[in-house]
Amino acid sequence: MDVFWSRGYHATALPDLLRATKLSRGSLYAAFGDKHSLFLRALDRYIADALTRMDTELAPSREPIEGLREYLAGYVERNSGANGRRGCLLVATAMELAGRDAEVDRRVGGFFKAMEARVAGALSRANAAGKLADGVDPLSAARILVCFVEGMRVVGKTAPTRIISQATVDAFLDRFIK
Amino acid sequence: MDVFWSRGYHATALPDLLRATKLSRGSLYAAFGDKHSLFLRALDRYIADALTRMDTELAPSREPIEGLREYLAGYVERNSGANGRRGCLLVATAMELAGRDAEVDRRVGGFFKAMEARVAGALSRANAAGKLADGVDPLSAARILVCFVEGMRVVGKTAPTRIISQATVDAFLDRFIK
DNA sequence: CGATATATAGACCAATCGGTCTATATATCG
DNA sequence: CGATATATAGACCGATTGGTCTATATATCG
Repeated sequence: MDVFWSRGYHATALPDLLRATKLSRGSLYAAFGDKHSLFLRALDRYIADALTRMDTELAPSREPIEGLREYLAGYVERNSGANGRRGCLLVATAMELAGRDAEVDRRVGGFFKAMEARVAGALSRANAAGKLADGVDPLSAARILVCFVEGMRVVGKTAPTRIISQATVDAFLDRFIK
Repeated sequence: MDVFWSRGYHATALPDLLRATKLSRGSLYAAFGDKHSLFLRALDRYIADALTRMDTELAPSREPIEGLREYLAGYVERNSGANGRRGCLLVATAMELAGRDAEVDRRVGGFFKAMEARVAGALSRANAAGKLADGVDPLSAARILVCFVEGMRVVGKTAPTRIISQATVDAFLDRFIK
């Protein structure tokens, strides 16, 4: 997963994968079939990791605004310094392969939907608790937030400073909560 | 430019470029040097187009909120249907090459800075006219907006429906203006 | 121990990559 | 017209791509 994450699909060559997996050529093909299948596996793991992380951060048992704060703090962390420059496998994959690879389309589209649903859930709970600013619709706010954080991953590729990122997500959240 | 836009840098092969430019191999290399130089040219043109468009949409002579509305409407348009699936050369380039290509780094970083400055200018003028919601800081709002629109370009690769995009940018703007 | 199954290294393959070069055609112009 | 400059098509180059295959080494196990 790491090597696809760092380099992208096309730019990752077989030797890179052999080095990363410490497998021989034959073993790798016996285990995973081909490069494309291996990539889909890596993507699936990346997605699963992201969703389970969200599930704990935005768990219904928690105070929703606090959960959102932590969720956004995670993005700040992943967006700073070397982490930021490394980028996001999902965003990179969306830009590189979406629209040309049906398997990728399904996974990327599904992830964004799942993410939006989780954020919308947290926002709805915040709304029920009267914590949202007046006139905020949880669902459209969730769509906005998804775009915002994925955009951070793009901009963070070239301007990864933690202080500004943190201030930006704080300012963002302030627009939506009481 | 179009072929890099549609396929990305690595995925664009020489034959693609020959077909797109209607040049022979020799002529292309005589005119542009190599693939990398040609790509940088295409990227420069893409950036220049985007900035001049912003300069007219967000011109100081115009009513700033109206300008921002038109600016965001442009993203809705570019994000819908086939346009959306095609994506954004800048975002794709940022994810594919930033951090591995110094020339690209400069251009992408410079573009985001330039974009942020233009949006911040429009927001400042709106603020001076008393049109911004209470507590909105033009600069950090500009940073948020840049992330938001670039994130739209990412999410739009898989979910390009115009109605939702328009509703989302409307809801977004509503959070920042009076 | 010897027999068998498994994993290894790496030779090998056709296809394609970016890039160069030459021989031919096509303009241009005195 | 003939001479010259330019652009063309496409052969060609070494390197690298994803993928296969075989010969060898290493376990496993009766």
